[in-house]
Amino acid sequence: MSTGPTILDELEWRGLLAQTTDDAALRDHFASGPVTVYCGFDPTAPSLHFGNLVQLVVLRRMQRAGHRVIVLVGGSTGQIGDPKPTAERVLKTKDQTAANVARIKSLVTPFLDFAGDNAAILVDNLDWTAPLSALDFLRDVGQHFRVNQMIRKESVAARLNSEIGISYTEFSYQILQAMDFLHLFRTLGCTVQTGGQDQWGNLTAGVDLIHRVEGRSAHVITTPLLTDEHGNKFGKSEGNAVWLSSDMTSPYAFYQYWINIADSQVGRLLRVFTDRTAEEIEALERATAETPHLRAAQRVLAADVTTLVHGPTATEQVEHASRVLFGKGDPAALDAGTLRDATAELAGGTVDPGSTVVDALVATGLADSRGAARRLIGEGGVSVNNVKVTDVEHVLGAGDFLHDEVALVRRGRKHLAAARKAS
RNA sequence: GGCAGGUUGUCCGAGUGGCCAAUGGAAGCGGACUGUAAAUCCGUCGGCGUACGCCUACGCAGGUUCGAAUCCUGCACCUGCCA
Repeated sequence: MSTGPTILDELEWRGLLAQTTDDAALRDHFASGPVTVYCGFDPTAPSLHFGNLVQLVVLRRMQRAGHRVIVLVGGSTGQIGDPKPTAERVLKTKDQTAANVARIKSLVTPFLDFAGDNAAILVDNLDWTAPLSALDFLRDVGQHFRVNQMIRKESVAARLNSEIGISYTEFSYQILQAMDFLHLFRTLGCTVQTGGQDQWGNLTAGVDLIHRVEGRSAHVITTPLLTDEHGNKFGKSEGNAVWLSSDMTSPYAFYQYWINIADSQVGRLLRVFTDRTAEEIEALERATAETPHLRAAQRVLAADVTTLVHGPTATEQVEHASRVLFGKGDPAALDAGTLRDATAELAGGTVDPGSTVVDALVATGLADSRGAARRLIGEGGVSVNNVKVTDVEHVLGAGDFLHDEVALVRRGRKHLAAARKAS
């Protein structure tokens, strides 16, 4: 048995360990040699989000520690959907699910090494679920599940006790996921499944199935649900999810999300998401305490995570844009090239010369409606090229379009957009 | 299949014929203070119009009425109990 720090120790100090099926057994298991681990991602959306990112970094750390990782994309489970506490899911069409599967596969790829002698494996559970007939499912799989136990799972129990109830479809979800674990156990020797804490019931369903059918033990590791000091889940920006796909959340918006993380939370997130050492992170935490206005920790966090998801080139671009746009200088002083680069990432819209600021706010998406735009101006929350606008009727003149191209429209302190002059 | 209850704005949740674009809370958004942070205080929070105003909205479709989120009918969905 090895004595050095294991992957479990690392997950622990990084705050990525919520619960395991059996701590001691799991430690022995990991110490005994490379382990095969899997985590599933359901294609319920066209992209992955913050919560999935947590799982991806767990797999990444696993692989780096020398273990074999399997990424499962839920072509079948995604057609069902795990029971959400608040509502029955609206089922996606099979086409939608298939399209999402394709997108998610490509999103996952950069996080892991799919080549070499410890290559990660990508599987789709539709491959072994689709051929199964309903009758075989009920006879061969269903017989191993006790409804008494199934209804005690928290996700199911919560729904049974609510007035929403639960459909048979979602009730069955845990069986599908258990089948996945069993299948991977049999075909690839997979013995560990990871997932979010809220997935505990679904994950352990697989452990139970393996035990019952194969008489062997398998393990589950869950990560804590990351919430901020108010108990809100991370990964929401303006009520919208922070996605990993650049066409759903631009790299600029992604970077901005991380740079705005509260001081009290930045250390935790550095541990979870970056490869920084404990010493580096502690130094950054000291920096936050001593010189908070420099936001050193947030800058590192934003840069590291953006690089992880979008690559170093994108990070350089959004860092540069952020420096320019949030700098104190007069944007009119910027040269045309710098300005163009900086605004390229921003939300934008085109406006005709002679349009009002209200038009520009709506066109750029900074305001949802003209009424909202007017209200914002009335509240003193709008500026053009860093000059506050007080007149609702203010017309964008030729001088407002820097280099005859673009006007920098700002809502509040940190929401910027580029109003490009229509030609 | 029967009976009972429910479906309100982003969410929770009031509202039982006019004073309702709809009480209240939360979230969101803006301002002040700051550091693109937190806390706090203030403001705001369906759409169009500068505005008297108009339009859309209280599950869906009809109806009664001068007038309906509020009453009636049908439908859909949800919950519970019974078969």
